[in-house]
Amino acid sequence: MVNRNCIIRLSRYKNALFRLKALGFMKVFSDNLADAVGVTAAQVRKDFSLFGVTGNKKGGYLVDSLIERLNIILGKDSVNNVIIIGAGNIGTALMKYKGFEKEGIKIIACFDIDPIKFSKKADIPVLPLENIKDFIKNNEVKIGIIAVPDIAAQNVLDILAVSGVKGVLNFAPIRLKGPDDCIINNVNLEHELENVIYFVNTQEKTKQ
Amino acid sequence: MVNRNCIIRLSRYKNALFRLKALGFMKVFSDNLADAVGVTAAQVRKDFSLFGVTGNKKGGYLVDSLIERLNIILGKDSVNNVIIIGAGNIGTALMKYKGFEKEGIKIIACFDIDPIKFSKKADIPVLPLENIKDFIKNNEVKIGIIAVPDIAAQNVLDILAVSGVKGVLNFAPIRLKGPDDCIINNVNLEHELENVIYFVNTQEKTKQ
DNA sequence: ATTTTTTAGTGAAAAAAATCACAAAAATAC
DNA sequence: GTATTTTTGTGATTTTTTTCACTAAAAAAT
Repeated sequence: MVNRNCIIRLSRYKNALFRLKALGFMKVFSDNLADAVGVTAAQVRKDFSLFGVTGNKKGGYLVDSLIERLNIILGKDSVNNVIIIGAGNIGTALMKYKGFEKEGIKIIACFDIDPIKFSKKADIPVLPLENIKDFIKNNEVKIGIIAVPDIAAQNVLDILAVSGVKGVLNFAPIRLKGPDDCIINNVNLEHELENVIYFVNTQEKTKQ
Repeated sequence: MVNRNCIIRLSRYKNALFRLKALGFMKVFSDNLADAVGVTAAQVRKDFSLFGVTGNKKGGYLVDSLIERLNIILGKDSVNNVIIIGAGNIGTALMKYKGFEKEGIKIIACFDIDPIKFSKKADIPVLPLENIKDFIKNNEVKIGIIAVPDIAAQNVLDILAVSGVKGVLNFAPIRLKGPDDCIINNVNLEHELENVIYFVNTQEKTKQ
């Protein structure tokens, strides 16, 4: 089983490839990618070799086919319907966020408990949470984004897991416990910022 | 120099400690924390030992003093003034987000180029980007959050770095290059979600 | 007072991840 | 046609991170 960090790097390579393609590159070498992503060339090649992704000696990798290959590995060749739970600050921002669409990730609905938030006719409808179970089953939703307050998050996860969701991106600042076959990734904005603060402070101290 | 993951774990321990405290715990054992955070008890103790954080044999750790200790390590004992650049979806959500305040992180201003976004009298003012350099210097801002489109991000980073910002949390989906004494942490929402998708797909395949 | 139990702290060991370094292949140069 | 250059692919090595396992201390029980 491959490492989370390795998969994140694959996403980054893909990202870099799109930019290199936009710049007119038809082929790239491992050190171009390494440079674009901030890793070593050996790391790039090692990552690729784990998935049997091959290039051409002295010829590097063809940008288009490498993108295609990475998309298949990352599961982007099929449609990924995603729902958001929580139409607060974060949930709303994610609904409006254009980045997902660009990457072929489709947010198909949002759910909330507050009737004021409902907008059933919108492009991405905001629906009552009580309908979520049926919605997940009818639409075969496999991925959910939890953007509710921490106090509600575990309950939401339980509903998602029971309804058949297999992967969750959790923005609530709390560790959620779900069944083994449901992957949970956490994005904790406080911790990310705290991390920056720590390293800034540490650097300042060591300088003196 | 300690590891980024280790520091993230410290943040998680602190987080868990607050919750345990709210539940009435006065002291905790390494395995309580381990359980709350999803690591092993040995990992907890090892992390602490790296920073000289000690408890009591058979007595565990006192919740209050452990929180205090972690806050000092994480640099939360002094004020952390932070600015956001970009008053779009993400930037606005972050401005409204209550999580930072709870953690003693103060968002003191936001900057944008679009005059429609300006609101100089608001609680967290949205100011013209052209004023950012002076603002950073006058307020001794050390930390910034980049929430502008990828195309503008490198330019914003350059301005921040020149003005004296030492740490950046970057939401733009692009790798930024800054001076060595400026720490850059990236939050790439697409990649986080892509990661979930990958592991969901992988799990489904291995089951068959 | 002594024994038992529990849990921290930490070197040693194991596992995981990253880097090195080099053979082999392909393109180019001569 | 041969030599040279460049770059991949990967086994071996190194480094990093995590886990193990045991000592020692403190509390509780006898």
